[in-house]
Amino acid sequence: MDEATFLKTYDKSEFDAPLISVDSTLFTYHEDQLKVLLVKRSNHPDLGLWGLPGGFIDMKQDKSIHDTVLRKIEEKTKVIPPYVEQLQCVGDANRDKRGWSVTVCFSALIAHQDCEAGIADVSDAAWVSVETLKEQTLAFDHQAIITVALERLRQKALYSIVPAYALPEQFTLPELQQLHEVLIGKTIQKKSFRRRIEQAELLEDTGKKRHEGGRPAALYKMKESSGAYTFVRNLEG
Amino acid sequence: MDEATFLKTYDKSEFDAPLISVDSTLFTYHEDQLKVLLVKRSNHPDLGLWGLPGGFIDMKQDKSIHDTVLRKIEEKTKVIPPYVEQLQCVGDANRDKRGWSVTVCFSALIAHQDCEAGIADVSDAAWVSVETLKEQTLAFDHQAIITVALERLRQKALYSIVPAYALPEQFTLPELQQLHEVLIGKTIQKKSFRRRIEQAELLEDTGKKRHEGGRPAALYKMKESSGAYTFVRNLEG
DNA sequence: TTTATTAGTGTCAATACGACACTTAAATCA
DNA sequence: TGATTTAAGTGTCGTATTGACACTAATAAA
Repeated sequence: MDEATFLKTYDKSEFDAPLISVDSTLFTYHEDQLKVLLVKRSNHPDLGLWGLPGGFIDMKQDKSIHDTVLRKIEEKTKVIPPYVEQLQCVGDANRDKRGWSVTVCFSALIAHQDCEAGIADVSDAAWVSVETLKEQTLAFDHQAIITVALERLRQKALYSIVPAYALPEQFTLPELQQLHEVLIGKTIQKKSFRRRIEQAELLEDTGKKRHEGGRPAALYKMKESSGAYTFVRNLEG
Repeated sequence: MDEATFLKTYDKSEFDAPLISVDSTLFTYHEDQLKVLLVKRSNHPDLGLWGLPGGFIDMKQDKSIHDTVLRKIEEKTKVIPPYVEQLQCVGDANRDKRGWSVTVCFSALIAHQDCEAGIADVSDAAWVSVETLKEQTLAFDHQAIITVALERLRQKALYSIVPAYALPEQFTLPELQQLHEVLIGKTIQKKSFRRRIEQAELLEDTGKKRHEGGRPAALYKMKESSGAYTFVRNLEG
């Protein structure tokens, strides 16, 4: 049999396949806290529990998994985050009560102000501080997925400025440093932090200043592809 | 309807789902070359082309995706590699002619001698040098997957000694350095390479020596969890 | 015994971070 | 107006780690 004939007669519904979904850990930084977007499940199983935004691949709408993720995030927030990264894939016989299930997990970052409007009015979506979250019971294995996402983001805070995508487009260096400090869980030397960012030329000075308390802080924005930059040396973990 | 009733009446075969498979890029180091295990496809589509070892999840045999990967690798090599890491998940409507398809990709390392017996006699599996491989046409998007796996391994060569899992259990430091140099694509300062490994206490001296040419080289083996160690500073990329 | 070959070390310069005191620019208040 | 407070941003030295490269060490072969 040649390939064309094979494909014509191939019926994949003959094969029993696992459920396959995507789940996104969407982070933001607001009020000095790292927060994750949770949604309340409106269907069985785990109905009523809070969990990560996600869902099944729609083979008609989605040309790729990436499409699925963006679609699912947009459904909840009305916007597309500036940073989306594939995290890991989890799949086994027991993680979902419906049966063998695989989920492709993503980590994403967005400025709080950029999606505030999208979720403010809905009672089934909420930003939850990662501290609060620890004591909550979440749907499926979403607690474990968030732990992995958080650990990955923590690592990135040590050797990149990827966390900046959780801030508004324009931000100050003290803001970015605070975010990194929250992630790393300890203070960073101001000088070290600024020095490396300056040397790598990762940020662009907008010329604007933010006045708040003492001396005004310069407002910066990310340069193109600064998110991909990695320092050769880590900050102290 | 409560959850128990929901689950009882839930029939997942009602939902059309993508094909889902796993694929592994199994690396080894042999004759001063980095090589990848390829297998010749014995089924449509892409019958006769070389591709990565992998296949569909068997929900009866496999309790998790990890089980699937190990099972598929063992089928081809008769052994389980000492290092297996999940790489990324690729899924879209066009990568497989049979339809919407998702594959979970893994990267694995093994000593050439440890699986030589398993694949020597079969004509449908072969170690191919990554250099040779560049000009080959592989099944599906396997060429692209290998590129990603290789890039990831290159990065690891800069900040870890993970590549050591592509060597026999006992190896010399010059051997490991050569492997890293092949990966990074440039020479490494002998002193720098040795110093950092010694300082981090990643290797155990077996007391044995390997004689070959000049002065005998000390034989080392990995310590428990040395694979998880990351240096705070990268070697020059 | 000399030479070639490969393993392994000593040492200094360069680089980047940590620590911390210092200066600068604004707001507030006397 | 000038002193005080607050937060931003800089100067500088010490320390740790890599790069460079010459040196010593151990073995085989001539």
